Amino acid sequence: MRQNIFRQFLEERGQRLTKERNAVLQKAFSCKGHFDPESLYMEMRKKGVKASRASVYRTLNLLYECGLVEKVRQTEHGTIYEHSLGGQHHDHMICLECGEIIEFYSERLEKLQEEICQERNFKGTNHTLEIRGYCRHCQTKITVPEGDGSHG
Amino acid sequence: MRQNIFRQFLEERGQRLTKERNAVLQKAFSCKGHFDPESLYMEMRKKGVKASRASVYRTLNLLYECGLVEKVRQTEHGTIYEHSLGGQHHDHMICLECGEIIEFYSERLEKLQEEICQERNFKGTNHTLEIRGYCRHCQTKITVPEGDGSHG
DNA sequence: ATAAATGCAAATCGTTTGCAACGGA
DNA sequence: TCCGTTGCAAACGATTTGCATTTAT
Repeated sequence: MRQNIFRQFLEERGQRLTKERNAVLQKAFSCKGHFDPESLYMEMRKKGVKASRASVYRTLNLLYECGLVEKVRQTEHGTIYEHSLGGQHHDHMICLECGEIIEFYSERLEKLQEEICQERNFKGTNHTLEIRGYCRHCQTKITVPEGDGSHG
Repeated sequence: MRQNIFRQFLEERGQRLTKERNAVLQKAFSCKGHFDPESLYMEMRKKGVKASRASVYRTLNLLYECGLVEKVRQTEHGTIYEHSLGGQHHDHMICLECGEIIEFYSERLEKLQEEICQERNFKGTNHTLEIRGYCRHCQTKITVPEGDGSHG
């Protein structure tokens, strides 16, 4: 269970699993998909869970260090996280029109990346793939700027 | 030539290719690999090229908008760019030990991504793949810290 | 002449940090 | 009790922006 993972991680470093840290942990794992520190903090406030913004940031860093959360991507407006337990590794498609983030997973893709790493003598531990473009809904909405029909 | 691309882009928007903008353009393209706004600015200063930090940022944004530079990745310490002309599209491997960034390109990978997009009805326009791990040099150096069995 | 661009410094904004008060082992 | 932790607010650092001045066209 993640609490134990976190607790053990902290103990190894002589740190404690406080209620604030636990609250952040729970909240982070309650998120279905992605989240950012600020909304996490705000939601905690809304629900009356006491933890300062500073503690949220501090705890998120700890969770990141022990691998319980991942940084999905860093935008100009901050870091987006997601928790990394139970959920299979996956990559993302991001719609440039509506901002939707679509998660996907491809075994072939994973395999291919391993091959590529081997070929280059690189020991890959993890990766992030972000495909930008237009989701099925927005493709139709778009008034294609320049003629299409066939694309390379 | 990139100057013309930039000039035309600007003209279409009723903007001008000033010497400051041109200086940033030249400097950006003089960079072999990646660069960040601050170092670009500092190097320009060092060489006596007059352009304020603000102009560097403003111009970089313009260059980004017209596709002459790409954002390679956003770190906690800022945005890393690279110019995108002449150079084929490529992805990156990042060594967690020494920080080296290795560029690579795989036709198979590109193809596979297209397939994945088609399968999901997503119209991909571009992507970023970042494989993190250890480069050939650092693999050997690593004294596996507390390497215990499980890793994600 | 006119509209755009510049430089500067102040403003933003996400995130971190110093410090005094606090609290669990 | 002893440290680690918290919350606050100030500090930070990258980037943006308001504005008066400068500069192309």
